[in-house]
Amino acid sequence: MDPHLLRTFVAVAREGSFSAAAQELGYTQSAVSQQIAALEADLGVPLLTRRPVAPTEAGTRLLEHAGPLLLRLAAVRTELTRLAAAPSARLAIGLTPLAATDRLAAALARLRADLPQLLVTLETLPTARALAGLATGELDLVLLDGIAAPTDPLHLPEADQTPGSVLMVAEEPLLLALPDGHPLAGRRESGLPELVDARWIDAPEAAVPLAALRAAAHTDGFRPHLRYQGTDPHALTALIAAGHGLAILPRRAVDPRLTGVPIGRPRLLHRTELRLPHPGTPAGRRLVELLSD
Amino acid sequence: MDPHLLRTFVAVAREGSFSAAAQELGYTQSAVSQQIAALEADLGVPLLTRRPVAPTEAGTRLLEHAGPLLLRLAAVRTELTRLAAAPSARLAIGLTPLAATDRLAAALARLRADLPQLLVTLETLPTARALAGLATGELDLVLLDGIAAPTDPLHLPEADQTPGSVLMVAEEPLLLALPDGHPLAGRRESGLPELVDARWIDAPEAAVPLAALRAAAHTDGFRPHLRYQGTDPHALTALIAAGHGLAILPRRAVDPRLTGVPIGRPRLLHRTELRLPHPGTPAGRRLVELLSD
DNA sequence: TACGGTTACGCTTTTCGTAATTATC
DNA sequence: GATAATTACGAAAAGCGTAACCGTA
Repeated sequence: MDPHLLRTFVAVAREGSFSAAAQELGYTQSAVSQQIAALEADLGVPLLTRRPVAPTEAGTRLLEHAGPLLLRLAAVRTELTRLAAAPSARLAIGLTPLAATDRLAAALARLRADLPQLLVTLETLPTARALAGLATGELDLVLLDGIAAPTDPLHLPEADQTPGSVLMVAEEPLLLALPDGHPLAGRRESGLPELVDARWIDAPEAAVPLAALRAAAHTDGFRPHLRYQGTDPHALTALIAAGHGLAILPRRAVDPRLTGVPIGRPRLLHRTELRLPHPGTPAGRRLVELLSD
Repeated sequence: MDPHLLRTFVAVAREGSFSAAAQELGYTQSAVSQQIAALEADLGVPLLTRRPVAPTEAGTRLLEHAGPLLLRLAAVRTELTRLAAAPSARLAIGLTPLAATDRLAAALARLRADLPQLLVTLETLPTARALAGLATGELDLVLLDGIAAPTDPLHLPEADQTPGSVLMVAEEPLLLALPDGHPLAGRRESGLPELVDARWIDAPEAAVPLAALRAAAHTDGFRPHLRYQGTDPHALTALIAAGHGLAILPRRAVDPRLTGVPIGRPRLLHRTELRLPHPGTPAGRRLVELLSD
């Protein structure tokens, strides 16, 4: 199970074509065919159907493992490279859409004082991409957000890839965002279970994703009636205000034109967490120190 | 970063010798030398010092990743092999020392009725070995125990290796086990933080490991005054009764000769969890069904 | 000097590309 | 019949073992 073979298998499965994968990876179609054949021979199972090219049952299982495996492989490589390489004067930061950036911004200002010619890059991206960025070394630092029980760290899919420091940056209450006239708007607080069958807007990049609620509440409810793919908080506010459905947001992100009802019963918080991989960059480590004060 | 090279590197680091690793893996000393050289060339960093043979800083980092990586690689292989192979009439179960086995025993009895000629094997082993056994296919099913917040699953080191089913088998209160005359014995309950600096017995195989308490309480207290390596509950009871120190146990495991004070404040429970890898064996799946009723 | 890791060298195996072949839509 | 995967084959590279070669206790 050479990583090389794994990589081409993933590419073929993603592209749905041997030739497309070959082009993508800089091989000939023949080489890819041979690699897949080698992998299937090694594992003793067909991994792909041909015409159309699609993963078999076994192939699907392998795909579930291949991603994390390749990511971790990349993570080791960056880790060791960083250990040896000259410290760079760059700090590439990845942010998930709802990450609380106040303390980060303040700390960055102080970091500027220490390292005037540091090039700081900020980029907003989904959680999975942020973790992948850490692994490949494209990012030096990420700020992730999600929901968690009071003192617990975030529960990330495919986590503990990159051992490193985890620093809690912010914890704030979760609010149910409602249009002003809504029947629930008068409530002092609301429990999550009673909201399972409400009319929900799934806005994975502008509010707490419904999938995260399902995971936290151990249920398969919270089904979306409307999905908003964008990141614009105003657009989401408008949708909620117009009565298209509800969403759950960290307090800070609830527009004043809406009513926010605290979520009570399962004690859950919106948590923002900084992750600095091992060993990190000098600027990253310094930033963590500044944030720890 | 061929898994082959990784495996060799791990062996060399563990043995502290190229020749010993070569013998262990069935290579010549020369081949091992070349493999390590290739790995170092690939990563661009020396991984081992020679004479004496010991991991460098970079080598240590690589070792931290190599274990999980190889384990996961093994897990995929078993998973795919199981998918293809004929269903075996074997059920190898791994148990961690404090796993609650009542429901398992009952379910096994009912399983016997369905599958009279099934060979069931039970084996007690540490958590890490149990997870490794699942990965390699030596075990079909494991019962793990640990401490966790009320509805949360166990937080395992190097977890989510093997995607599969997780079934909660038992949750029971944690008790502080005390000798009868102890000052704390009169208390109705006790909080964990106030116990950080007590006189502790670390009995990782006969009680909740102190390391688990440290992790759960986010502290580096709970330092052992005495360590008991065995698994015998009577021996531990004798040590506690003789005043050598305290230990925390699931309620069921506290000997009647001792006083058990419930742990209050951080709401923690002793949890026993069954893990069945994907796709598992037929007998394993049947057992999970029986346990789910 | 001896023990143990490295290097040189040759053989074998693997791997890839070109090109001919086959199979499916 | 065209598109796309497979197979055949030769060239290049990688991997391992034997054996000669250091470098350190």
